[in-house]
Amino acid sequence: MKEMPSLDDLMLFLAVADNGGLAGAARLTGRSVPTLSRRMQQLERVLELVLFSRGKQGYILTAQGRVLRENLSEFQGIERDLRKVLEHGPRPQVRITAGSWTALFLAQNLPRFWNQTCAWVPDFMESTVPLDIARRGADIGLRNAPPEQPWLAGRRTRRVTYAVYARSIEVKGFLGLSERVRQTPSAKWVWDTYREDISITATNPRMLLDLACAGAGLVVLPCFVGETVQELQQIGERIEALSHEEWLVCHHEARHDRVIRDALDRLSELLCS
Amino acid sequence: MKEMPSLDDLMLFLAVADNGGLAGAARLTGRSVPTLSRRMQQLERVLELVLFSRGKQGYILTAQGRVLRENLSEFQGIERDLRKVLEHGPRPQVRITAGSWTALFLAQNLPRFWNQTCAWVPDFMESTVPLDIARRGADIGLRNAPPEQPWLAGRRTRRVTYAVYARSIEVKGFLGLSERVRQTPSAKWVWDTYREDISITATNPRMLLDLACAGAGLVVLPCFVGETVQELQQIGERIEALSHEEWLVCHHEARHDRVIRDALDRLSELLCS
DNA sequence: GGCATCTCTTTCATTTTTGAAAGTCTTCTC
DNA sequence: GAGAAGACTTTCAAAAATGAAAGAGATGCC
Repeated sequence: MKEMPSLDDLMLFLAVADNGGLAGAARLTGRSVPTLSRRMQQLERVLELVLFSRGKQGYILTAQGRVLRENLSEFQGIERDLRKVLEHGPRPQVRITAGSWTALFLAQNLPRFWNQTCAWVPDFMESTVPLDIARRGADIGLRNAPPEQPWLAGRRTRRVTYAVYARSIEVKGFLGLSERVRQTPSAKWVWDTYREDISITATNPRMLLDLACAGAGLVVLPCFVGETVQELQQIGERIEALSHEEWLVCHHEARHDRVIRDALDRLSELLCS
Repeated sequence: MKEMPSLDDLMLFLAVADNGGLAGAARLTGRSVPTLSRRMQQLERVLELVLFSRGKQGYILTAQGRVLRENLSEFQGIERDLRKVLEHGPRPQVRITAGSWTALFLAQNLPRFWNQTCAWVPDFMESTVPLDIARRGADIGLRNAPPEQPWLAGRRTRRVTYAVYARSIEVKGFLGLSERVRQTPSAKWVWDTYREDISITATNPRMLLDLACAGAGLVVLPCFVGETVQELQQIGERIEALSHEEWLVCHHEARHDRVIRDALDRLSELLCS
């Protein structure tokens, strides 16, 4: 055997073999009898085997043909499997990256932008560098600034403001991120502003929130987070220096993807409300 | 999804998806870039899905495209499996039917007409009505007469003669086939000729031989069987009334099957020697 | 900024594939 | 035994698929 036969020709072979002739197979496959005749001849030429004996009573498998037929049995179910996959396959995932606080907000407000009837399923990804979207490792990102790269499309959503929160006004000492993970503007600002007051640190922003709830210290949070936490109360004014817009970012091409467009619209509606 | 996509198109889809573009896939599949471009468009049209976002940087899977790619993973191995099957698949079987005695003869003389280097494997089938070959339920038959149907080809081989055999000349009483299975000329002849002497009967011809070897009675056997059984000796003359030619029969079309032709030639050589 | 290179699409002449119709042969039916 | 019905193949004109070349846009390198 020099080259691979066409998979389509093999499917036709199965039809012919199982129907004992071209006529039945033609009806079954929607192709014409002459076409099947030629395709079977071609298949035999490619495989360098004689698959049928062509009596005037019809096509009958040769010994070699029977072997091929036998080996293709499992192959036969493929068409049905494929149909099932295409009709009832899992919903496409839309990969969403966000910072810790926005991710928390999305988690808590999931029903407001997604439900079981959606044609897609969210896949929340660990937020890392902006390259994620540019390199198509993610579909949608939530950022604190518009994208710089021209091939990324940005949509401005809500304005995010920050404030200091604590379990009570008696609480003293700030909670801060460990040095290695101190990369966000708010984390840097806390460090720069309250360095002397920072006692406990953690490597995970979510941990800071849990600590604050336990009364372990003061924490700087976006208001959209702080306001929803029962255990915490806002301490002092909002921090204007940290205020920023929130941006919904995706690859320019991806906006034409029906599924991603829907996810974008729903996220946008949530964040702008 | 209205209609099934071509399996070939799906293979091309896998190539494009995994290479992140048409150029690489073209190199891999041997088709030209424009062809792949059109086939992917057609696939999307048939599936009614948008599988790729076509940026100027290349083809990138959409959310829907990723789902299809995922579901086709197992499908991917098929090409390799198929190649293996086609190259190292089992040898074709040649289905041979014969009467009990001839079957026994073939079994005992297997090395004389078949060995591991043959391109085919014998499949000895229970001998039933002549329709077996006409309806292609078997490939080669050994018969005691030339075929009557014009679409069966016959080849005369050896002349078969019969005689009475027993463990010793002292043995009395004939062994015969039970009435229901008494269909062969020799079985009928024994019944007609020695009815009064028949004591033990069996439904299986092979059983008669075993009984005779045990000294249970006289049995009528083809000489080609009787002569090879150590325990038995010929009693009296050959029975001319039962003498007949042995015919190698196959479907007329099947003679053009390379594999069956080889089997025919080898059997013929054995039976004519 | 400019030039080379990469991507995919479009165009177009050529090749291939297709199916209706006609042809051939066999089998079935009366 | 003639006619009808069935099988497959051949013929041939129309339709579809193909790939080289050209076009268009993005990227990368210097």
